[in-house]
Amino acid sequence: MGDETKYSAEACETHHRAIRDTMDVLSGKWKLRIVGSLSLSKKRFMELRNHIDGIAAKMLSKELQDLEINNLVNRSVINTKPITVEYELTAYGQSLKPIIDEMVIWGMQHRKQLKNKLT
Amino acid sequence: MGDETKYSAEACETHHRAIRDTMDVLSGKWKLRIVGSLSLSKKRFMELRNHIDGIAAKMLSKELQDLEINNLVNRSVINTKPITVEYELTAYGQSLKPIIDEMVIWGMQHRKQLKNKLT
DNA sequence: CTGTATCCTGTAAGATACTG
DNA sequence: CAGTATCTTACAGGATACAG
Repeated sequence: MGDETKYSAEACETHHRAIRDTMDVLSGKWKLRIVGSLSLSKKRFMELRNHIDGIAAKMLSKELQDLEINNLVNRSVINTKPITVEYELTAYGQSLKPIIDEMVIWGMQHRKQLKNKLT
Repeated sequence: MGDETKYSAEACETHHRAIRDTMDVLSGKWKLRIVGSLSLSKKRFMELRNHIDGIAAKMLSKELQDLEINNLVNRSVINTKPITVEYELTAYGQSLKPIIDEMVIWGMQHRKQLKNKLT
């Protein structure tokens, strides 16, 4: 076919695009943290705010909206005296669990690794 | 023992910290792309530049340095006529493969998902 | 070819204050 | 409690030119 195997295949491009797509959906400093938090249990806005160290209300709100748009997170308003809102992962959001899990695993062993280096 | 289970456990904090640690190491727009590219095969600077669409020399250089500092990537200078430099994942860098793989898998199915939605 | 040195800019994200 | 509205800023990242 003439071309000098500039790229080994379309497979390469697919590979790259997939990484990019995933990164786009999880872009920013907070989305993975939020998903990680919700993967442990559904939470109210305030709980998320407390649980995710350092996040501002504005950021949390915005990121949750992004996640909702992508159908990763479900938002439900509860009719308590002052209203309460609960966020939880959708089934689709839970499909991110393997990524989260691998990142948790890696992060933990990485920290261990660094500790050993300091010996 | 008096605390009202504000957090279910230290486990929560560990979980969060692990995600944060991993994100720190892979921070920025390009590192994961680079690691992803190198996970397929070792490459020269120019090859990476071509392979990773849109990256500027400065960014590539800087990100590769970061990755090298964290011992994820190995840099070796080859003595060709104009020198050539080869980058490859270290054994440690290859330990990121599961994360990459999960992201590739998710990204691919996500794209499929979106396509179906458009039907 | 493999970078480094500048310069420049958009935007992610922080701080603060306010509303239903 | 659950957000929104502004204002501000730092810094990641882009463009370009040049060096070993």
